[in-house]
Amino acid sequence: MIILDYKDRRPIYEQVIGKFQDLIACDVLKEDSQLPSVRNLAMDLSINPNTIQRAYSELERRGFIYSIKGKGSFVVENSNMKAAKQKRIYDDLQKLTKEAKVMGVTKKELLETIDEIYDERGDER
Amino acid sequence: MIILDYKDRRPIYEQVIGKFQDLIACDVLKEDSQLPSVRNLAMDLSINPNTIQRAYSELERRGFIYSIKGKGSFVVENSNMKAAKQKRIYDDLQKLTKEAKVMGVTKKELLETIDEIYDERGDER
Amino acid sequence: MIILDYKDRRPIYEQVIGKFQDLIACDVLKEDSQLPSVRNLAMDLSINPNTIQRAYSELERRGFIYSIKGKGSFVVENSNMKAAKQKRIYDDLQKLTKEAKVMGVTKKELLETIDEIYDERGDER
Amino acid sequence: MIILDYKDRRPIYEQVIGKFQDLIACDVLKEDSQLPSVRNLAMDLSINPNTIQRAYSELERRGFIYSIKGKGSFVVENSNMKAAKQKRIYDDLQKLTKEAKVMGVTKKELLETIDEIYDERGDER
DNA sequence: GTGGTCTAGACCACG
DNA sequence: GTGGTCTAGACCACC
Repeated sequence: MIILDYKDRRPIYEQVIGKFQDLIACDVLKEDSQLPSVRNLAMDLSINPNTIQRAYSELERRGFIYSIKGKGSFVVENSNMKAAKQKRIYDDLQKLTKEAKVMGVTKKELLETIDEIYDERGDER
Repeated sequence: MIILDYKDRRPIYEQVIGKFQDLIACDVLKEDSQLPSVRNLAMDLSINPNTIQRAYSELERRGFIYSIKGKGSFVVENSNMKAAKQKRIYDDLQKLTKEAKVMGVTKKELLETIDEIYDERGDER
Repeated sequence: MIILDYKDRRPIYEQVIGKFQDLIACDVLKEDSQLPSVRNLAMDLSINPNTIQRAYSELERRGFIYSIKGKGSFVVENSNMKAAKQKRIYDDLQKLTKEAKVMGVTKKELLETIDEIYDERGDER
Repeated sequence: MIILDYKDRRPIYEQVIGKFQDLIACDVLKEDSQLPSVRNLAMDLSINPNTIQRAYSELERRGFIYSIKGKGSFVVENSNMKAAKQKRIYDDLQKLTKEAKVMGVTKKELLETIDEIYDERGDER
């Protein structure tokens, strides 16, 4: 599913990230479908699990996949599993807000950004 | 300069990130001043260099520091920092809000989360 | 005389090499004129002397400058530039041929490789 | 395992290269056996790791050893050694010939240089 | 079994 | 000497 190019000057984990982003973008990996486990993929590619882990972490940070400890990693979907995703959103927002506060971003500015998104096309939920 | 709390449930690298964010925010670490090298700090704290490396990478991603290979890691200039950091926060929040909207999280729920943080200890900025 | 761009993704020593090649090509640095000393230029640019040294070594290897121990580095005369580069090629080839001989590579095999290059597109010089 | 001679006029890294070439040639270092790590050997010899690094790089370039990031450096198998070295010679010669052609060196001149070496002491292989 | 964190230590690019 | 990437193998929390 994934082919590494050792002549490529990019680090391996970046190559892995790129490949998965493409596979997800091209809908080869459908939403909610499970990615190979960290250890399995590492074995298949004959590389270290840590390298895959790093790639998956970054893919999660970039919002392409989500990981559930003890279960696996999955492509982010638009429809179901609201609870899990909403929890992640809540956690991220909490973290982000703390940073914003420290950085002197006013609450008002945050609210404006949120309004921008929620009020697009006039539909306020 | 930094004290780790092994009873803390947060991973070590997050503690390191937090401490440095505070030191920079409180201006104890002035702009452009050099952070301890990855290896030195790891030795001081008796932890693995990789853990420090991970913390520094995240600090760089969050716009607090910048690293030059072969030279060291440095605090971002205050003048640039605020703008750089606020831009990232804005981008992240925008992305997060879009996801939230798609996921059916109400604007009200987001605002509650933000309020929680900003109203801690009664100081609203 | 030289300005570094830290936002440039190329390593510093490559930037230095490039700048000097340009200065020499544009005749801003006349033939036989002396380049700044390794230490001086390093101080001026606030970078490590090793970096300048590396750049100068490469410029010498490429036949643009020549260095005299204890005296300095100088621009190769335009008229000699060709000769200097050819001398380097001659020296390298001599060294390589000796290795080849030791390794049991036949003269015939070497000639075949050379023929390959020289006979490309049928133009034999 | 290796003893440096500071009275020797050759640079240290060349001495290191020479020693290892001998050890490998004499089969003291068996095929696929691991060389000491760059840092360890540097510590043992009380020299800078970069010097060892340089020696190892050159040994790899010459086809005596191979290095795997994060794992170590290893002696090339005897059966592969000859092929590896000949490949390097071929690659180097190809690169050199291209340069020569561009610089206006005639094929005849190259051949003369090769003849010089191969016809030394009347033994032509 | 899965992901997440951490240690120990390696080579590599750069200064 | 400094940051960056990677390997190997460990322990933990979760399911």
